Amino acid sequence: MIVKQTTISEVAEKAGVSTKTVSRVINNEEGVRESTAKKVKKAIEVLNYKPNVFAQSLAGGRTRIIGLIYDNPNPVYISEIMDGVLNYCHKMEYAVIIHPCKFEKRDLTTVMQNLIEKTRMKGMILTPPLSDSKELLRMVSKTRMPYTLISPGSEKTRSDSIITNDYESSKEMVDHIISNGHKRIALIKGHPGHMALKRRTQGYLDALKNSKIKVDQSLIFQGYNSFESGMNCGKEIMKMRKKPSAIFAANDEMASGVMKVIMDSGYEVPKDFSIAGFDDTPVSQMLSPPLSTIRQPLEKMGELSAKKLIAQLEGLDFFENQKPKSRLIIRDSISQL
Amino acid sequence: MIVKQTTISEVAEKAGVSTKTVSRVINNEEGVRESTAKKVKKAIEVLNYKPNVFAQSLAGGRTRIIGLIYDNPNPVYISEIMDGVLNYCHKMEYAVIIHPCKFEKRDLTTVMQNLIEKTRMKGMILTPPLSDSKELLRMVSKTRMPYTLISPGSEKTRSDSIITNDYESSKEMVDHIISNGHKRIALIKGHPGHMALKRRTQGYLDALKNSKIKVDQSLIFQGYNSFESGMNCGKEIMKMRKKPSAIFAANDEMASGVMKVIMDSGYEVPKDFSIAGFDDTPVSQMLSPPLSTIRQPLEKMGELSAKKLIAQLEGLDFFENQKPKSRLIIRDSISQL
DNA sequence: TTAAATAATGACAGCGCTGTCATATTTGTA
DNA sequence: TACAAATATGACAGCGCTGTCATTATTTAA
Repeated sequence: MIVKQTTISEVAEKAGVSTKTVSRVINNEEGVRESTAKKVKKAIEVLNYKPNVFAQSLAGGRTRIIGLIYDNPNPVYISEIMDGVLNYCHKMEYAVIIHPCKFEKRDLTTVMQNLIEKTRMKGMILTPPLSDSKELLRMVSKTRMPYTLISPGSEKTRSDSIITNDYESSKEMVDHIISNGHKRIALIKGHPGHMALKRRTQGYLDALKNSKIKVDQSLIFQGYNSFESGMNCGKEIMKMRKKPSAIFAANDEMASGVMKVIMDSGYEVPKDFSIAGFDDTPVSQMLSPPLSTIRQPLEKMGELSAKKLIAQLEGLDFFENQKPKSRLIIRDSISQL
Repeated sequence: MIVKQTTISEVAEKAGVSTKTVSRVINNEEGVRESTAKKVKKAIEVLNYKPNVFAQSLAGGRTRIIGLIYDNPNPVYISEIMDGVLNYCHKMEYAVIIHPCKFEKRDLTTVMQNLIEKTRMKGMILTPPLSDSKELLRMVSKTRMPYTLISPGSEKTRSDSIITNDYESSKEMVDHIISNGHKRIALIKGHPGHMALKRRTQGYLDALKNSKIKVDQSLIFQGYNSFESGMNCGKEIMKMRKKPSAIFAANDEMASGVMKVIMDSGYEVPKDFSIAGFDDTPVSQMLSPPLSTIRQPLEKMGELSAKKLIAQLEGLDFFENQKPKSRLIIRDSISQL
């Protein structure tokens, strides 16, 4: 950029006011006469003036920078969240530092601390499973920096968290399976470190309970979120004498895994086994048959997390109590028994 | 952050030198005695001093900020590129402004111009199909801002582009199909606006030519990169009297689409039709059968693009002439005829 | 040993903005 | 109309750093 940028004093001169007044207009401070503001705005417009964020930060101490931190990213998940965050922040003229942690598991808190100090970020959005890292949260709290959590495992700290009704929708999905006549429904649980996925387990459990179906522990399998782990669970299921007629996996990846094993074993979906997943990743509709699953409003959640955070930073109130809703996407992987 | 950050003058005092000398040490300027530098570094260490980037930018005019701009994102593609870019930039202490354009197709250049001016970014990485937008490139050139292009359609401007051998590997893939005895090989072309995918078409064409197989225009279908468009092409293929025995799609999305149609039509893959894709997206291994495809070294490409850009910004030379290589991933979707 | 050349360091202004506080202007009140 | 109160505006320092250029220390050459 060889081009010289217009400065606040040029605007001030053009508008015939002091720089401070221009500053006031830029920052929407009160106490500026309507007519003056108009003059200033005009000058800003004419000169195509853009405040220098570095000078603003230096002088005012306020920096409009927040961090979006994630780990173990499912690219699709992250990119939707990111879209929501970036779009909102862009509108609000906030910069977003995006930081995947996968490179530096070792001493996460130290690295984060450095990141915070270096970038001077003023707030932080944490995605799962980071949103459950006690250690990290403790460190962040210590800096007194505001943060919002996306889908943390516990709902205790409601005020700084964005959650969806994944418990309810899991339950709804299992209800739907049950209403199709299934009684022996297997569950592929998510990674034990991902607290958020535990709610999905709970949804499964409660749906069975409501329908007076006894929970059979031999039908519950521990997955680890990956396609592979889904395959492993699928293989175990194939080995059972008394197999389930339906399988609910805590994410699409794992659902795809068991589905693959089922088909490779010569069975058909949904004829021999019904399957449901969670997340509505692009795979789910590409499979044959396409997978019934649950779609979380990820982009919305990203947006809300940014909104909540920025509201906090600017000392504003943040209402909007309704949680963004997940919804069932029923496709062809569940049969009527 | 209520915590006061240490400033350069505190470091200077502690080290018993002037702030300017500390500044020199921070910026690796020459002309500082070894012993002095050591003292200063020690003080920096002890005080845990982190230079204030805003002050640096304001005073020096240099800002270590680059933009990563993308459009029409395949999340998986972008996230791998991003990993490479972010990781390298983080190491080099550069900040990255990530900007998806999907929200503002309208007047892209105006929006980008504003973005550049507001954020004061000093360089730009453009992913396809943006890397082919003549209009955008013209605007960026006008600002004299350095940029690097990922996978642009034309290889003319080699020096500012990061490309992989996708032409060669497409050819290789088609060769592989041919070597399995296939003669009637269909092609699903990529979106006509994506110049990069044209190289894949060329690879197909040249492979046929090399093997003296006449190009049959009725076997070439126009896809638009999406799963849906793949399905549409698949449907057309299913309607043909004289069907191909193999199908090469310019990306996995479309390959999945035709595969789905094939299977829904009661045929089997690879028994009745062989299929190959491009990109090695996660889907490709989840399908049954898993898809033979081509993997681009996206993360590496991201890294290189950042490296090249930053080298340019710092006035360094950038060698490393070898292009990062794509490679065939042969799975089970191609049969021996 | 001394002067000239070179290398290392420092003083200080100023980058573009905002905070503080003083000053000017307008409004309301008697 | 005069004066206090309220409102609007401005002067100026200083945020933390780097660029410029002057100054001081060290080395080299004679």
